[in-house]
Amino acid sequence: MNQNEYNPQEIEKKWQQYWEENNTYKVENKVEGKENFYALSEFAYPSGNLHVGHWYAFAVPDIYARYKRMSGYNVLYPMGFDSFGLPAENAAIKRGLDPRKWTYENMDYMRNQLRSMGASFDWSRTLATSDPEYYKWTQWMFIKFYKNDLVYKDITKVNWDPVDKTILANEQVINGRSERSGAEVVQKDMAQWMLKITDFADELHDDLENLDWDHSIKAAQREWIGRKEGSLIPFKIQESEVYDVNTGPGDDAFREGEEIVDRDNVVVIIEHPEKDEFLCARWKQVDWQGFVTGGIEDGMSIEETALSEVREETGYQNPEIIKVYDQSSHGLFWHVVKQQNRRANYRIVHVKLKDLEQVARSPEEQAIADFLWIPRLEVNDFLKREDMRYPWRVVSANIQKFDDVKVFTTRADTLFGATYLVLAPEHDMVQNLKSQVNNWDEVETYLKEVEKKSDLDRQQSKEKTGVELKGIEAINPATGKPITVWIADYVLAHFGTGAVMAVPAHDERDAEFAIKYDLPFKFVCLPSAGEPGVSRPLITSGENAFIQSAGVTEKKGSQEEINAEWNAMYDFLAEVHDQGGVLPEGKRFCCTFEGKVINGNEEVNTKNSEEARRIITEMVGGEMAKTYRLRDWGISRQRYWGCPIPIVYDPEGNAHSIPKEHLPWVLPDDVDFTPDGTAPLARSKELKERTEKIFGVGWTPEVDTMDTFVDSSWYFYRYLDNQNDEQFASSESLNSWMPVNMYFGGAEHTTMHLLYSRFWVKALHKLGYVPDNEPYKGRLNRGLILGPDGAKMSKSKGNVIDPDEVVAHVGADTVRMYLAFIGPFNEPGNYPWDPNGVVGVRRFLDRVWRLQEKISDITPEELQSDLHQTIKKVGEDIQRLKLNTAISSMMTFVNKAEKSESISRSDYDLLIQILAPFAPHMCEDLWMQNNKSSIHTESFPIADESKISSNLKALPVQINGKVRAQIVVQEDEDNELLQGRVIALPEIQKWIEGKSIRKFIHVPGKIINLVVG
RNA sequence: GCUGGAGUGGCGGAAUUGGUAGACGCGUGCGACUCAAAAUCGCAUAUCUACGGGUGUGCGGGUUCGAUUCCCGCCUCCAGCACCA
Repeated sequence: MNQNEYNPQEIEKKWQQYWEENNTYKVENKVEGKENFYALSEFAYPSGNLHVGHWYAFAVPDIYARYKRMSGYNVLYPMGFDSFGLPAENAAIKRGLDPRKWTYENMDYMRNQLRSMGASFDWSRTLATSDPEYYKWTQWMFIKFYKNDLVYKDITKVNWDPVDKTILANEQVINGRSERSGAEVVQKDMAQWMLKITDFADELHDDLENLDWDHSIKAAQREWIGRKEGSLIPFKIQESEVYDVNTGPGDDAFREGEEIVDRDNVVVIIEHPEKDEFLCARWKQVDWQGFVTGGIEDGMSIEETALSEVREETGYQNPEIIKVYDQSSHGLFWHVVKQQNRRANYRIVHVKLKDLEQVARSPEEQAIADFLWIPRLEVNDFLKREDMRYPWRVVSANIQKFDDVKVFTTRADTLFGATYLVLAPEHDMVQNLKSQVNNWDEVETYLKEVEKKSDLDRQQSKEKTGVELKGIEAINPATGKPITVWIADYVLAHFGTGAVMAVPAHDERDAEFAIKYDLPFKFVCLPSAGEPGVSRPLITSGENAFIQSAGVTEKKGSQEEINAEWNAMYDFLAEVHDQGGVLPEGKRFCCTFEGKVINGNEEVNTKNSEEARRIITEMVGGEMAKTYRLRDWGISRQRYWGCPIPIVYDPEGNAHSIPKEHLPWVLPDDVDFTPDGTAPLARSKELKERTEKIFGVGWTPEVDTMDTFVDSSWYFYRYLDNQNDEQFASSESLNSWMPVNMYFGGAEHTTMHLLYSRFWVKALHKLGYVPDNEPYKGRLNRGLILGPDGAKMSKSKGNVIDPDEVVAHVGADTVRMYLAFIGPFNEPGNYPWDPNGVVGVRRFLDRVWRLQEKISDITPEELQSDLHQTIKKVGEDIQRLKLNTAISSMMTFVNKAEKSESISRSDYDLLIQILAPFAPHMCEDLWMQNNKSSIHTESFPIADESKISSNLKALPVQINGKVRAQIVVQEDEDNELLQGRVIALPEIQKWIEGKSIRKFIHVPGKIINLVVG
């Protein structure tokens, strides 16, 4: 009998020392007859103090590692430090310390704290990313990537953190703010080193499939990569047909040095009353072709001038003004008759004839000009003819050929409904078109406005703005019809091709924009969502309603109301159909559902959306394509405490990687690292001298350091072979350990570290340096430990739990176990710390300790059965990381054991063996009272099924699914006999009296149910 | 809006393939020990009840002898993405 009290403060230190002295947790790369198992927890940043989160991150997975070790695996569970990074520098600035000193002192301190967890780390394999022996290999890998075209330097828009004064990766920007400092991120053009993570976008997306990760983590990564499958559609760009001006060459070419006379004119574009045709003139006397024109006389309005010119010159009597364009077209030319330079400002007036009433023209007038109707599409060609002799003709030398604008769309099936084209303000084409845009001032103003907006502004104000590029038009490749071209900042430069085809009738954003700027809607896809059986309301109400996609529409309403709305829409669509789907004034339909194509052409009408996408894409010479949200990884940081980028520049400014013999390219010491937005390394005299000494006069070093996510992208390799000077890890060690079997970490790294390191491994694999294509076979995101008040622990809220204090009070074993008990470790929830709960776990350990008093020769049969059931359950639960239920089943067993007369020594030993992964110190102490070697080198007990008594079992008896009685059933009891016994039960009799038994259901070991009626 | 996940006592949570809903722990109540308190131990603890029983796992339906679990429709919360074409 051991009368000692359980005293964790004493025994924990004792056994921690013992394990260290005996190298209990030292791991070899290979052990005969054992399979390797690599369990990894995301390593720590040396912030200087261990908090509850660290315990949750390291001590709880240690339970799993210990279980695996006891289950016969050769388990590696290493620990190291992610020791480069901003906090060191910020602390250094604040307190006037050297970041190196601060970091390394913190690591020393934290190593001791980590020891207090009683975790089974093999400290001989530790690492720190700020050690030159480590970052030598970070640099080596960077250079390998550089030489293999996976790294490039580029001037791009970067996310600039004005507080930490450095660039941030996209992944480090959350809702427009810095993930670290919380500062609003601004966009800035800067040169930075980029890693081509996008080269691996497909692999990063597809290979998730085979990983044994939680569904939600995979989903989040896929979302982040943002692969979209759709089509690339080419749109031809041309000058608009109605107002081009001539600047020469030719008789009428502008003459330098001559006086310029200004003149205001109208150009009248006369539209046919029924057909899509325009009236062009062939002026016989002066031998030129064009539109009807005329000078604006004093006192005449533009409209009056235009109408009178039409009547006089063409004889058509009933023109009406459709539109007077804001912008005049203007050109400089030599007026051949008047012998002067003219600056003609032409106001373009669009006139439509109400009918074809035409007064007879006199023979004189007939002799001046012929008028002919020309289809809209040919107007421009007509005006371009060589024999044109007037300013607004297009001279061939002056025709600018534009590249097609490629548009990415997932809805190529709606191409027939594309009524305008929108470019991102940053799109290259915008600048290329400059000379052809008539309203460049307006465009430029808009571009400046957009540039001023931060990402946050863009996100906050969703009000759509844009400017038409006047004088430019695109051709819808499906219809062949011209459409207007706009720039708008709702189109993002970095997604797809930075250009969209706008289909207001089938895209909400386009609809919003089209309403604001009065652009046409054309309905080309009948949603199948309205077909019988799939009922979802689409239409709000009323014939002029703007119908948004179903998600936005009020969904309340009876089926009748919904049907009525659908019918209204179909009726309306029939009407619209006659007009080729073009919605009349005031009718605004927008439906984003897929369905069947209408108003297209014979090839695609009635085809479903998916099929139509293929057909239309092919028809217009487009191609099926994928696009991604993921962008390349910018790793340059303008800070001191990081891994130097191993690049030097020759006197011409060309970049060269540093040869291997000069690695590690060490971080200089002589640096004032106060951040001012420029890289601190630029201020190092030593670095400058070193560079010149090695490479020659005029050579300069790269002065940015790397994002710390680079350091952590490969650290799991270094644990395998941390003393190796020749390689980052030997291939023997890589082969024996990789990939990581189970990786424990925080959910916040799902789209950062986890994605970066997957990329890193894929890149190394591609270059042949590692055997694996993926670093982590298993992954578990842990939850969050909240303060006792249910809020996130923070100093300001005063709800921070100091684990050192709790350990001093109840012991490390209790803290480990409490954290495992607090909630299911395999579900990343938020679990509030309950100080009373800790005490409850400590009570359990006290009881296990006191249970020694019951040790004698025998264990009662029933208790032994319970024990083996518990052994089975604990093993199963640890394997699926449901540590909370593993613990609760041990508690249940101990509760029973306490009520029992006795427990045998060997059965008590089984109990402490299954408890050992959870409470390693206490179990070691109890074990070593009777043994010579550590309990942690023992095997995890295997349940003895023969000892689990199951031949007698109380089963619930239900009547019509409701429990009414219990009955003890023999394992092999005959069903007929059993039925007789059940019916005979008095509690059952009263329920079946006067009723007949329709069915007798016996699920062995589970339930008996009588169906009566 | 899209994607993924979750809704169970006063609280954290359990119920592994459809089979006694609420294990285990906390809290609470009562009791034992104590002069007393703490600690410890024991008993009780979903809810209503005319004490027969009824009701209950976000809501409304369905399948089934039987549903927290499966199906349909909805609501709420959490996380990721979001003017992403």
